Amino acid sequence: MEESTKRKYSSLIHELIQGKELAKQLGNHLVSSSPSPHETNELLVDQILSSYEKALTMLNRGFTVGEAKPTTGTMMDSHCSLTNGASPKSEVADREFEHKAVTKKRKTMPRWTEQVKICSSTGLEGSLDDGYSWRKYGQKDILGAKFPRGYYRCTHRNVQGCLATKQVQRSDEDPTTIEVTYRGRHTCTQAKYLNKSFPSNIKMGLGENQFHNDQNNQPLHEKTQHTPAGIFTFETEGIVKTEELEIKEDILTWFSFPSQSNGSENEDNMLPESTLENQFTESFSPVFISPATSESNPFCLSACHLDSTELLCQHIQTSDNTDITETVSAPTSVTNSPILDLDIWLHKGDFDTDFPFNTPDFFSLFELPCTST
DNA sequence: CTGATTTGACCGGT
DNA sequence: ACCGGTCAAATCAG
Repeated sequence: MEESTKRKYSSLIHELIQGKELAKQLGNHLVSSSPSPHETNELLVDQILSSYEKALTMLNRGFTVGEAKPTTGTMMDSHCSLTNGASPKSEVADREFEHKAVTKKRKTMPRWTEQVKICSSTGLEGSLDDGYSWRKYGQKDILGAKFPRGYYRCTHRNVQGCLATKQVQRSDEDPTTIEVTYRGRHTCTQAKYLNKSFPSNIKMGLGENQFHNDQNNQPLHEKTQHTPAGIFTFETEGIVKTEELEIKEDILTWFSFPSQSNGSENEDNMLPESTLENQFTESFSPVFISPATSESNPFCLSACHLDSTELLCQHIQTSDNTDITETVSAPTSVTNSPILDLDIWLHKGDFDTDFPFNTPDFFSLFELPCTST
């Protein structure tokens, strides 16, 4: 008990240090004679915001955030098995162990379902694009279900070890409704976001209690689907969760954390990146950030909480991970106004030129209420 | 040629 | 034994 509190505390410290380091880094970029690309700076900003947000979140919630008991543990386990491979008895044994760890990990992964209504009756569930690229790895007829269930996993699974998966099944009652069950969160970097959904100037909406969606595979409500190779295009009539969201912490995986690489870190902070990340990603309630019109007006974003009831039909299946429920239902200040117009962010200061780090404005961003529009 | 999909086999949990 | 989930060889598509 004492120990875990200590760990959480050091996580908090770590976040703050990280934020500081990142801010420093950004500062260097800004004054540097060799100008770094805008995107880099923006990503840094996002990371900074993310760090502080996490820290605040932890404070606000009395450290409950990083507590995803089973998930954190299993994540670490699996990563140990993957990276350290402690004692290489035999490759087979290793693989077995790894497999078990992964299986265990999957079991404890957060899981939630969404019901997506599609306009086009020709829409094949598999191509439902939620902003991530998925690869189908199986299909199964499910007992009592009219339609087979499709199994998808993150395309970058092999390369980046992203274990996010989803199951897609057409509803029995209403064939135009597709039930998508997500499992696990993306730990990968989806280039798509770099190129498309992360137009410059996009800023994350951070409510005071908002947990951004760390690489959550919250589906994006998209006008056009751009699934692999653009198999086809159709409109989603209404996603349950109408908001398109964005995965802020994808950004976090794009860069290594400076503070992690410097040897002076507290041991508790010397977590592998993914572990550190998962500490949050596994337990955070996702936030949906949505470009209102992803392409035409990338600056008009909105964010909302997954937790709230406003997200029609959206429900979380916690399965065996009760933390999710807890986390999801916890946020208070935002529940009444899940939509956060990120235009606010843009008006708060010109991120491109003069980011107001030392102005009250900057810090007030953390307290941004979710102003419904 | 490379990467995605299909589909029967396999595996683990109940 | 059954069922849901995953694997992997064969096949397809760009």
